[in-house]
Amino acid sequence: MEERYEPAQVERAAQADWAAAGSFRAREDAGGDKFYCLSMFPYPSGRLHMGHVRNYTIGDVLTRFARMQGRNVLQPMGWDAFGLPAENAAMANGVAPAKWTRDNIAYMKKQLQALGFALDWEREIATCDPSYYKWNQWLFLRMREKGIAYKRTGVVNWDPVDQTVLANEQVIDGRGWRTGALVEKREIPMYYLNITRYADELLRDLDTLGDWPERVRVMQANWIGRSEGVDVAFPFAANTAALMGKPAGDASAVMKVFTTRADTLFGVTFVAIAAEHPIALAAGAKDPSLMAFIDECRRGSVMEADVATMEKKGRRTGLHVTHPFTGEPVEIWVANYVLMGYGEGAVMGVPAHDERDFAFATQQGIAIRTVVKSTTGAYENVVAPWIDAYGEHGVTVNSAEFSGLDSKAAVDAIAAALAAKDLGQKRVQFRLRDWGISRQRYWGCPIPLIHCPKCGEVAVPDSQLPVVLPEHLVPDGSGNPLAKTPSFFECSCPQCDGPARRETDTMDTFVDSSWYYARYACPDNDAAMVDARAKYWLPVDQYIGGIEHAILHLLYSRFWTKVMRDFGLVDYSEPFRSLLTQGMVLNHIYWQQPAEGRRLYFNPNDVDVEESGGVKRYIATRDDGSQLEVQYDGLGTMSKSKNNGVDPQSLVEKYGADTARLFMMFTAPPEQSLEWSDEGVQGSFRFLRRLWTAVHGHVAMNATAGVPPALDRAALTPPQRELRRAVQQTLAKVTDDIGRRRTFNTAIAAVMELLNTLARFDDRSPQGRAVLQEACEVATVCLSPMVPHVAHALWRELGHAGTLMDERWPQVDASALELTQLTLVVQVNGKLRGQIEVAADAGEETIRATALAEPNVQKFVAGATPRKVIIVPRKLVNVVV
RNA sequence: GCGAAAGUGGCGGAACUGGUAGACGCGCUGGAUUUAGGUUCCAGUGGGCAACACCCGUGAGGGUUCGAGUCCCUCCUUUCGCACCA
Repeated sequence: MEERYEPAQVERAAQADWAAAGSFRAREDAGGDKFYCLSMFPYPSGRLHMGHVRNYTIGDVLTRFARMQGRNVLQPMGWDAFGLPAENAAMANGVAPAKWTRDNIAYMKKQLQALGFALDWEREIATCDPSYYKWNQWLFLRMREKGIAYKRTGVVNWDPVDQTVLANEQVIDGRGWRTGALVEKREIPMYYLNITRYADELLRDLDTLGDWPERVRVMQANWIGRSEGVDVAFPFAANTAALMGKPAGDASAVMKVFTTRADTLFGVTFVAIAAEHPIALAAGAKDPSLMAFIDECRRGSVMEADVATMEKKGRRTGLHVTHPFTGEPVEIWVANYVLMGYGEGAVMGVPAHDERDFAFATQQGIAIRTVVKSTTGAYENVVAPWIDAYGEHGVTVNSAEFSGLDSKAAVDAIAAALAAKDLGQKRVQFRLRDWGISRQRYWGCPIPLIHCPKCGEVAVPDSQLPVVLPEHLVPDGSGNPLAKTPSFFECSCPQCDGPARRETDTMDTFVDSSWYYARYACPDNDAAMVDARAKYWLPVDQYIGGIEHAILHLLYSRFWTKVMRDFGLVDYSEPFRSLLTQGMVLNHIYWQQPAEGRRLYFNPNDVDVEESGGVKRYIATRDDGSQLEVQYDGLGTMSKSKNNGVDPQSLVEKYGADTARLFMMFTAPPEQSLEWSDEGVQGSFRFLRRLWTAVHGHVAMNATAGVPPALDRAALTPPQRELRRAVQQTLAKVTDDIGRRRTFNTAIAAVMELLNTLARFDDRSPQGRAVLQEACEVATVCLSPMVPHVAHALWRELGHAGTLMDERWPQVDASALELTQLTLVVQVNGKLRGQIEVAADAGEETIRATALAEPNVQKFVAGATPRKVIIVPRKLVNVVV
């Protein structure tokens, strides 16, 4: 055995052994309990980042652990290969997105293999392969037949200079990222998937996902946002009816709003409509200053965070609707915080009982009318001078015949009265909106439709699928290259054979990632989306990925799965049985603002901290060797834009894959964010070297003293029994930490403790070495899911002919854990005052007497009679005086 | 702005069901080895204090309890998401 730990050599040998044995290949017929462990596939950005290393190490630990527990495992890998970065790279370097993407995949695959992940590469998929995205197109057409996929207009960010649609990411402070032009909102036709049809089920089935983090389920539930409320129709007043060309009193001459607080209907003092609302546009056509305001509202991005934090602005229209009960006129306002895309694009304004309405009314001088009072008297400030809205439930006041009801009863009564007048009814509304999947972009899955001047919109026949994306185009930032490529869009109509135009929009990449998990079961099937093999493997038993995907990706995937089920393709309703959301990998952020242009970010590797007189200065060294002082901006997610990433490649080259994996697993529990630390990496490497040295010492001793005999449990000396106890305790803890708690950091800490104990054990007797042999084996096995290469090598050195990953995970010897003496902690009035030793089977009276006899306890009891003595079995005694 | 989570030594974290706060690692201090630096090994390391006694201590403030890092209320800070980044 080598005396020194040489990771490069150890890892090369282990990987060669695994490759030769085909250890990572998954088979359907292997029998046993299947375990499908899936990590979210990467976007092939060029190189792995630390988030990937963390994600895939977690998956690999769980996979290897499950395999050693006798489960038949599948751990596949693929590529989320369509998307915007490939187009950006193309613009920057003039390389076609296809080539850039495939080169990246080849490089990153090598990196993953070097990290020793037990991935079944025979099932590799890339979403940019026609053999994959064909099935996106196929299922899209099935959805279209059922009306789940449909067409309507949607609002996008529009760059008026480049004449192109911008992603939210490409809008910086309301301006286009390349042109700097003020971004506008624009309505364009798009295809939508009717996810709201599944809203109820998506919400309900969250209850079946017991192995998902509570916070993800809560976030999804809030995102879906089921609310019970009332549709209220406000009839047009004469001026509005005239403007809109509808006879007053006509059923269509109403403004519809949705409210969850119909009990506050008598508090309505205005209604607010979106700038794009038909009434706003009609009024604006006759009022230039109003039109200018509408145009102002149209500027800016469509992002909700922007809209919500924007200063609330509004303009009165001079138009009115009438209150459905009092008949009073209520003025219509155009407001920038009302969005056309939500509900009816109009809301009723109740300043007394809604925070936002209150702010708007106060600012605009609109009347405030209290119609709900607190029942507890907790909030009596419901008359002028107004301080705040009262948004809680209570009892109605000032509400004509509906006064004096509690809020819930008032909602019911008002809804019933509205229904009787045909001016409203109860309705369940979801916050969730339908999923717009059209992208005016090149590097994505083509939407398989054809526009024929005669036949209209026609589906591409199944026999002509896939509609293949041409791979040679290089985008230039102005519009969609597909729309400028006649060889792609010129086609003939499948119905009339006349000249027609192919749809040039592509699909949202969330479509690709919504079902890739299923395709791993049968990546080679050209005749069906999924086949019988899917029945064996699916659904996924364990899914692992970043917390940032807690809502969108996971919700879309759940939806897509339910659609596949309804088409009879799969027989389960939820794609991921258990979910582990890993935290982000963080590093320090340093920046400097040049005289002009954007902030420059500096990699923490190039920044030194100088401290003098308690003041820290941060000095960055540039490529050319020059230095400058930079600003420190705290910790943030590793990202290209903040230039604070650490390349896993350098880490693997310097310390080996095992050290990289160990550091990732040891530094933080998987669900928490993880702070990068160079020193921590060195510590992990140091530990592996100590482990190697310890095993080497033991093996060397055996070489001179002979192979240790079998353990004779009955013949152990007390120190030998102590070490065995520590060994079995460690095994029990690690098994529980990996298998149940998934706290790999504490599992590793337990083995570190064992190694510390081991170092103090110096007993060369045959039984001593037998105990030591077991200790070395348990330490090796316990660490093997985290650091498989070094464990593979040590297992051989410990005298085993077989491959460690084919071994069974050992059972804990419970008899070794038994204790005859216990140490109990004694408190007086809850404060720690001493410790006592008692027999493990001591009765309460003995414990009580021993505790009270403890000198320091007596000092604090000071002759007083204990009022109470609380005994927590095997742990603690608390004397209350 | 809205939804969610997290705040514990100089740092990353541990304390799993309300029961010894700080396991394990990093860093630091001292010692041994080394020509030196590095490495390795040993010891120490929350603050106060002469002290192993004792007092204080888990973002801030309040509460429940024999006992609170853990439960409840208010507040502060940070991170994630907000529908076209993936």
